[in-house]
Amino acid sequence: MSEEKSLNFIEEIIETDLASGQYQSILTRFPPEPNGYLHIGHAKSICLNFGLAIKYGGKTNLRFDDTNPAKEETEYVDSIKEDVKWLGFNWSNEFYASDYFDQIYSFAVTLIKKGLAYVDDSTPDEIAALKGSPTEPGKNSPFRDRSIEENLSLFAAMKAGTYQDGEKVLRVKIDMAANNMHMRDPIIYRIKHAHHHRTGDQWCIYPMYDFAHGQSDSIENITHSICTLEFIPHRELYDWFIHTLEIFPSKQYEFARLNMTYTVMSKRKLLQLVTEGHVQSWDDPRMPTISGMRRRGYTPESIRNFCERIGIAKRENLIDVSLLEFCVREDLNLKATRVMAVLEPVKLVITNYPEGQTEELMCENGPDESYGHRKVQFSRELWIEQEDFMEEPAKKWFRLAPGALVRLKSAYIIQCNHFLKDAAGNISEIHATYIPESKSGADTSEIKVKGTIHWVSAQHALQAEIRLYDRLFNAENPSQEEGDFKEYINPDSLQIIPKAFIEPSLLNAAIGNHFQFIRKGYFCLDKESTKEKLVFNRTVSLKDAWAKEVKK
RNA sequence: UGGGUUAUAGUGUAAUGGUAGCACUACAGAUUUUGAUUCUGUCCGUCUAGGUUCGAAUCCUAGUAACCCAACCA
Repeated sequence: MSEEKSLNFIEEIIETDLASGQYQSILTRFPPEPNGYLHIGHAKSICLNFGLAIKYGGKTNLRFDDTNPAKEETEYVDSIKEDVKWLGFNWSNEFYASDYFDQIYSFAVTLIKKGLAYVDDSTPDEIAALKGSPTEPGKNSPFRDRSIEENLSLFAAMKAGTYQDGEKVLRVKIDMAANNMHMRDPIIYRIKHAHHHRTGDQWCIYPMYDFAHGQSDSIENITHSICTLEFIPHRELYDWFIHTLEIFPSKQYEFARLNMTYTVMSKRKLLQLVTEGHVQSWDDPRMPTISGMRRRGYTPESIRNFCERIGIAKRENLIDVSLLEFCVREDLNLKATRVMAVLEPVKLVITNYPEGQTEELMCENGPDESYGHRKVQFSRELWIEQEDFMEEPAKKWFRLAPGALVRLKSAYIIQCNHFLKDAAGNISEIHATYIPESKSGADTSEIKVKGTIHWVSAQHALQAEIRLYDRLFNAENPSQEEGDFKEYINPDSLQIIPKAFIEPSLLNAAIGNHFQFIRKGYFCLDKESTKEKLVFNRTVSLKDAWAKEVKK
């Protein structure tokens, strides 16, 4: 009866640790640096860390890795917290690496006292020169053998603000010939006279990542410290510090970060897109940021589901964005209220429907009765999509054409018998007759039609701006193409329809509501929308079998 | 070319010496008052070469490819 769900490699480790009694319960952490906005790659890490804790009855801390005051800001802290919450996760504790600055400082003093750390006066160039290369061993710094007393007083002076930025660093004494470059006397403290978003001007020396991250994990008793593959070379140092300082033995495990087709995922590149104006902002709906996806209309559930489906492993991957789109359609199909909107309108006149007459029709809000109904006004003049009419119908065309019959969704079957063209030769008006006995829900006409199209009553319709989004890049993996990734930006990633016609019920739309504009896709209200000027974003289109047919 | 990590359908991910499975994609069909949804089916895979074994994606040997590592970034 037991349902065998295979475990990823981290779950296996955890189950082993739990089974052996190594740990009673697990404690994970999500440790962003507050220097930018979270993106879908972070969502993978968030879902992993929080998901593991939930699955195994443990807890997860949110810890900001704020050891570089030059880059970090409270604005980012706030957005990160908002995004994690929105994704649906609750952290047990909100911590900051800066909470531990005193303790980390004393760890450094401990290392000095053990003769394992020294103050180095070398310039960055000198340090780099003595570092060697992956194929050549490094050489010891001339300052490597300073006495413990001298190091202690020098380090205290560094802390006291005696020196300028870059004048001195504290390094740990390991092995300048190590194969692992990170073990060649890594720098653990640098001087930075910068204002920190939390500690203000209290400190002018700050620990490096390697001397803050593992220490913070250990202080918090994190059992499983999960990070991405590029930190593998840091693990040896991570373990060295824990061992040498004799502190709680947190363990680091690494998984492959998420890459997705037709986008970029590095903070640096995303920042460039914003600052150089290729997108409007960090929360531009085309961005792979959590805030961008939220604004676009993605749901937390769909993102969590996506993260579940992509799996956790150690090999490089490039996930097809169509999987993300599948996840959001799957969720929105259940949640979105069905409404009608005409994006590229052409007038349809029902010549045998009395002028001035209107009637209220009942339309379903969703795929079954449980979604309820709403009233929609029908009248003689309607808007329909230009693309739903073909003067000379193609093969397998089910929609409107001269002489053809289609159903107007939730209304009547009509037959086209005439159309007008403007001076430019475009279809300007379509005339049809309706079949009164074919009324939706009370159809006694016994006519079967293959096509159903959506519509909006012209006299009742509201206008709205509709924004359609396409992939941001034309290359599957822009970062890996030749030249600058920005050369591959899709110039048509945003299409604005300034005046679409939408049904009046949409006046009550609120941020966070999800709609399916029948046959056109899933949409949501944009944050820039007002009652005077409604703005909708297309989250994702519907699958379109006809479009594929046309391509053939 | 020093060290590290990884190789399973188009894309991801399982199978822990015993029938290579699942999801997405693509394709075909059924249903449909959304050419949506739903349902059915099809195509397609163990990096290479040797070896061990009754039996290898899995173990061994030798290759090959991709990614990561020389920031006072994280």
